[in-house]
Amino acid sequence: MAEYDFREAEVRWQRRWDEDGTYRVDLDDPRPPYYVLCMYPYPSGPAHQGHIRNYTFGDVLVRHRTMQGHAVLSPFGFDSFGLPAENAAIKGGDHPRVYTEARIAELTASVKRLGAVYDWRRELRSHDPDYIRWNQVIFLELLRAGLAYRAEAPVNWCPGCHTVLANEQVLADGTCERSGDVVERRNLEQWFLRITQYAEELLDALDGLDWPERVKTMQRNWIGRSEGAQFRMAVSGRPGIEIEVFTTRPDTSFGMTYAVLAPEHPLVAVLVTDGHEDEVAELCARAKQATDIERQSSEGSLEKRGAFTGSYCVNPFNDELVPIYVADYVLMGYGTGAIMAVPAEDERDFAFAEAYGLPIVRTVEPPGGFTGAYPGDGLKINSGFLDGLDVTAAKRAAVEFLENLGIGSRKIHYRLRDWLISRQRYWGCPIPVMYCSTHGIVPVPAEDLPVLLPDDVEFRPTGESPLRFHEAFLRTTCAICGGPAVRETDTMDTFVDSSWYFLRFCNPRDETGPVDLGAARHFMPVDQYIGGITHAILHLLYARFFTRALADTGLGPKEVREPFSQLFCQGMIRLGGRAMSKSKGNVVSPDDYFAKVGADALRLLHLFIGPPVDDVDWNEQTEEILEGCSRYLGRVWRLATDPPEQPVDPAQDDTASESLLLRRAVHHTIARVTADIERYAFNTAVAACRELTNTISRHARSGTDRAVIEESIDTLLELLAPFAPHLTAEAYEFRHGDNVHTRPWPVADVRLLTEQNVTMVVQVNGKVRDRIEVERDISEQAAAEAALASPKARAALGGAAVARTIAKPPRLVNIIT
RNA sequence: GCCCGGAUGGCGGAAUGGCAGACGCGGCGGCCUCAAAAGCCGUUGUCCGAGAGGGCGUGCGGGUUCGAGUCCCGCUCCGGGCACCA
Repeated sequence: MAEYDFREAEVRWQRRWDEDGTYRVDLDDPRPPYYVLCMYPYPSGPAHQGHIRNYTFGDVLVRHRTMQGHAVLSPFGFDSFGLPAENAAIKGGDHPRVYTEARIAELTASVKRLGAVYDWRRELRSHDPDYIRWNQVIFLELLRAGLAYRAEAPVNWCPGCHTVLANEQVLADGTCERSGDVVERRNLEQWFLRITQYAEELLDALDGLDWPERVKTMQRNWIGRSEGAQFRMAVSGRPGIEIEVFTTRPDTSFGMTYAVLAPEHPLVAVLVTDGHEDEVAELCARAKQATDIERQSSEGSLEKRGAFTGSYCVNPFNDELVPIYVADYVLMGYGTGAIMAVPAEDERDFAFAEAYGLPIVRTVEPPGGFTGAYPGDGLKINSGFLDGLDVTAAKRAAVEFLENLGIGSRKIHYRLRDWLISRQRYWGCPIPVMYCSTHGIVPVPAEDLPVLLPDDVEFRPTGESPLRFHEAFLRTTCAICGGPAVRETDTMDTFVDSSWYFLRFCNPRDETGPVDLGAARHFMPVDQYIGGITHAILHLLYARFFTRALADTGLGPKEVREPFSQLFCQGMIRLGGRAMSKSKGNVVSPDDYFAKVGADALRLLHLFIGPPVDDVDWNEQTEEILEGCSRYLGRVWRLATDPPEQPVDPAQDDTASESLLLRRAVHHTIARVTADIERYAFNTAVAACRELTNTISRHARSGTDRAVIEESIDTLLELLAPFAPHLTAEAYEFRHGDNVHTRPWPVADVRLLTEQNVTMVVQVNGKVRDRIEVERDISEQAAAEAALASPKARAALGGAAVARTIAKPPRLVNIIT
């Protein structure tokens, strides 16, 4: 047989997989459905190694599950709205659509060269008019359901670019990634989605997900549930005016020595008294203009900035007056924007109290020698009716007290904020509303959808959205009164697009709604979702929210509330110690490797180089390992198509026992590879295949029964098929004229997994001294006797008396002196 | 600061509390060849030893156990996430 020509064979097999329908599935497929999905990519050009790694893992699962008899849904699409395309246009390049579609073509080509199989009939792109239409239908439904709303919010504004930036575009030093200008906070009218309505459910449901613990922890922190009490306090001498505070430590209320309002709190202006205006105004002004970065910097947490309003409120627990301060360490966006300050039990309050000379009253006695805030448990002191209770009991009693007074209650707050989806950008899905001077916000009627982006636009070097200057787009008529109206020029955050595409994939050409309920019921949830850890919070949280919002509005199946049953996050590729990414310009293009060693070798590299969850450092050794993978595939090819000459006259006795040994090795390998794929240990699965290859080669050179060798080679090709799909397909076809990818996945014969004789380790005082062959079902006593009979063990004992033996047959016996 | 991960040969990495280093990369030796490439075979933790063999070895210090890379306690270093959220 000729040498394997991967250049020719890979192209041929890829065309065949595209045409033969093996990886197309439909609703009437009798096989059980299984949904494998890799996070759909932003099309940035030809695939980089991170994509290759992601799609290789996904493809292994698709092919493996297909061989196991599932109807595997494996769709592919593009997250094709986004900033780089628009930035390219601003720099004088092509129109974002032209640019994006060129990048999609490039990425599609590399994905196909990898030999990853998809049901391409289902391809979708978020910039397609069809997807835009359903995106807009969803938005309007969320608006109708009260889950979308418009409100004023502080945003990141870049004065150089004349636009709002996404958080990701603001660098760590608070400057714009593109212009380098210092980003400002501005209050603008923005669209929000009410994700906070689902905070509790999003948090609670995490427990039942088969996701990496790390990701679940990050989501829990992000949602940030905190349980406490909320209550109102009267302001001294100001009847009718109260401040409301939230605390997680109502048990410490007797230690309240002051109260604090956030600078943005509406009562600040009301409560400030003569002589305090200037100081308070200055503080508020400074807080307002400070960037988030400045306000939250670690240095800022040490020097707390505040001012006294001149007013006092009444602590309802002991009727004492406490001064009301304004301080920038209290945030308007959390809780009530006002706190009771207990310096003795809160570090931040402690720092502020020290800086401003405020009293500190402990309500829990800290351990001896302890100075500073003590947030730990202990019995209450200085706390009136709470004295002597522990923290938990005191919390309960304090809430009860507030409830009896009718001024407060138990309350749960979440750190999670509503999702701001407005982007002052062109290349995104238009928000389908208009503004009428008489009717205000008017949704675009369903029959007028989609609202598409006009193509004839001018990209300004300032970065201002071209939609704001496009008269034909801007001017419209009110859907209610027919009077003049202007369209919303903001577009949606691209995370909106990616929050439901996995539902659309179930039937992407459905004309009746965004999600085909029947198809979604059939395929959802995604059984196996694969992507980078970078999306641990945003995308994965938004998708969970959307799935619920669609279920509740009837746009999605109501029983599908979680989108992804199992999540796998693969490690990053690093080059020179940094994440490999196109924006950092440190990429190693897979295209060169496709040409040099072929797709199968590159796939094998990613599978074999280490645990899939771990990061990979791309260096000289990586290339050498790739060479090794390429060599290995050559060995498999030769073994399968041109096996070595055997000795002419093998001894019959040997042949029988050698055959059994080989068959045992084959079935052990089947068991290992199957289990390893299921636990994402692709590196050890490949290692097991390589071990088997070595074993078969050894047998092939000796006199082992030819039929057993051939059978072993077939199984090896089947086990390798998900990893190296082209070469195994070619070899299998050569051998049998059959398609390895439609073969059933091999099943290990348990009778061959349990061996009659095993090697038992003999230890003396925990050190291995001998290895002896024993029967698998040897008794404890017989094992111990065999161990004591070992000459090597006896030598190690050197005549010392045996105190006892620990026998764990048939693996090990430990002799203790 | 808080919360997670991690640390094993020269390197990437294997090891349900039971043979540490599977499988590779690199190195070394050999076969093939006029020669080279490719390919094939062998060897490769470390120290002592001619050898047989033995000592030591999973970041550091303790502990549990007949037995610890694995479990527990206390550190060191590295990586990541969160970071005034009351």
